[in-house]
Amino acid sequence: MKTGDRDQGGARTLTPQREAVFQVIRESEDHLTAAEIFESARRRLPSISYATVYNSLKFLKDSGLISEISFGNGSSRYDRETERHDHAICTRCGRMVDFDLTETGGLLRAAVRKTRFKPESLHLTLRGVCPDCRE
Amino acid sequence: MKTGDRDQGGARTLTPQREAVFQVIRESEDHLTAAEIFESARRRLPSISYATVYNSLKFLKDSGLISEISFGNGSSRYDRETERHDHAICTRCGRMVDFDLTETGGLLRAAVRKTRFKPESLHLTLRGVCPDCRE
DNA sequence: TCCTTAATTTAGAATTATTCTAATTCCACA
DNA sequence: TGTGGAATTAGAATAATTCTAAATTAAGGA
Repeated sequence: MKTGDRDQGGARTLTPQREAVFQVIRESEDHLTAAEIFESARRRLPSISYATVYNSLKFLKDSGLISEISFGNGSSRYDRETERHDHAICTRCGRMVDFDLTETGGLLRAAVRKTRFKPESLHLTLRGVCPDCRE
Repeated sequence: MKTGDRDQGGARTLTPQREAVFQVIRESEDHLTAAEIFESARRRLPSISYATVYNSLKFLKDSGLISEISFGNGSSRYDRETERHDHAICTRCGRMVDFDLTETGGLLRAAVRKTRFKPESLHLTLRGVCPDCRE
């Protein structure tokens, strides 16, 4: 690239592989694991490799198009929702549901007061039993 | 075991190995990983194996003597604090600090209202830069 | 005391999730 | 046309954790 920072053909391109990964995440209600994404992406693009899925996930995350969430139990999951939000996790079936607690300003201030951290994000996790699992 | 449920010699014993693991966690300010715990426990009990550390951690967790915390980035950590509390994670150095937001009753109710989950726990995570890392 | 039994520990193999490596392909542009 | 950087690929490597099978331990009963 000579002078400007137009970036076609060079870095930052949304290649077919990256787009396939993006579509998979975008079209799913759930929070998929890398393995699930690989499976679905492969249906669109049979030659896609595992490494490319991971590369694409990193690319999409850095571009702010998706977000990554992970709690201890196992593997990271990927979320089409990139705005601040919270998660509820069912301790029976493992399902993860998005929700949003809007009145978090005061919470954040309280957390900062106690920790003296320069805040970047605040995130709530509710663990419990989802409506489906209590029959 | 004939009739009663006295359980010496059978299940649930605090063996020397389990006790060593417990002491390591109890005496640390930080939230240690399994690898760190293995290293320290080995100093007390040179013959202890990795699997026993994991078994002991599970035993101690089930007994409510320690708690496990884990966020995406890498391995689980173990905490001597078992009461409800929250965590702040430094995005520069990775340090994890405990704090406690006391006014969580209303929060929990709001989260339950939105998700319809039968709640078991609510946990906050603050990400940001710790006091040490901003010089 | 000796035997039986169940719990526990051990070492190492297996598994799972993720990252790394090196070779290959792709494509804009000189 | 050919050069170079970016991206993709397959498979190896790594890291964390779990599993397996054999050995050890300790209590309680014959």
